[in-house]
Amino acid sequence: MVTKSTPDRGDAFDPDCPTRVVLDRIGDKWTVLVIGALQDGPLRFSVLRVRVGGVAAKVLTQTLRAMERDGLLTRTVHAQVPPRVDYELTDLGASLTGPIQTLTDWAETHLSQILGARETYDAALDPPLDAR
Amino acid sequence: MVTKSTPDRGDAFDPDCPTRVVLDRIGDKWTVLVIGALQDGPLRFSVLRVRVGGVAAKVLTQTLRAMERDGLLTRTVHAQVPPRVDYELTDLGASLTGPIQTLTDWAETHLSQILGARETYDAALDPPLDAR
DNA sequence: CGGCATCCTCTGGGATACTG
DNA sequence: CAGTATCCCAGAGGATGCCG
Repeated sequence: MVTKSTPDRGDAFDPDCPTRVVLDRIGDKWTVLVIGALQDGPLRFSVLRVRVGGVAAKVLTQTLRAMERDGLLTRTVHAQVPPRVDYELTDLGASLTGPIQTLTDWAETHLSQILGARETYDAALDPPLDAR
Repeated sequence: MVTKSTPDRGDAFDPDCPTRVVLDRIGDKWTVLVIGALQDGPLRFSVLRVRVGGVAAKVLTQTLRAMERDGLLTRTVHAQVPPRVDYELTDLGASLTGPIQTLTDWAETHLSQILGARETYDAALDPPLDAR
């Protein structure tokens, strides 16, 4: 391994930092959605695609591969005439639902404050000249 | 306002969705770092810049503006000869430290599993031909 | 010192078409 | 049906330079 730089107080300029690793994953557009879709059990690719919303197949594949690589879900290929691939959360993946839920709860609870703040902020800028 | 589409079960194809709003914010490269840096009290721009790590001034400004707009922090300009601008978390911003901490804790706890999964996954692909 | 303007690069996300 | 290969675009992130 390369020389581990200063882990500091646990922050994230360093891609090796745990925070960074997780943040990169949940920061992307689809991972959280996929976890949500798989919470109730395994789903095959096509069903997942619909459940998640209009994701391009390529992008969904990318997302699933990354999650599989990180051990968040398993990919099971069934040797059938029409190929069938099932995706299922691992225990690790399922354990992420907790923290995500915490975040979601915060989001729902404070959304009005955020949107309110935006309106106030924007209102102070939109009419920069007079009209006040 | 535009017609509010189906809020569904609280998910995020819709930019209006609370989850999306928050996820977009914490997903970006610096917001979480800024919150961490400001946890112990207000800091002026230049100090913040150093604390956070090698962020480009432009990018830090962008991040701070977005956070200010969302009501996560306040921006105070002191009318001095050498300009001095202080940034401080609002109660709303401070309340985000909780959920973030939850995520950070999860990250630190499960990092080894993730990295282990990656090694296993990559090892199965790197030598695609023989050598096994 | 803080921050805006400009320019540039890199990559996440996506549409399309083709293969096993 | 699942996945790959191409091509493409927009935007985040960043380097540099100038201004109040």
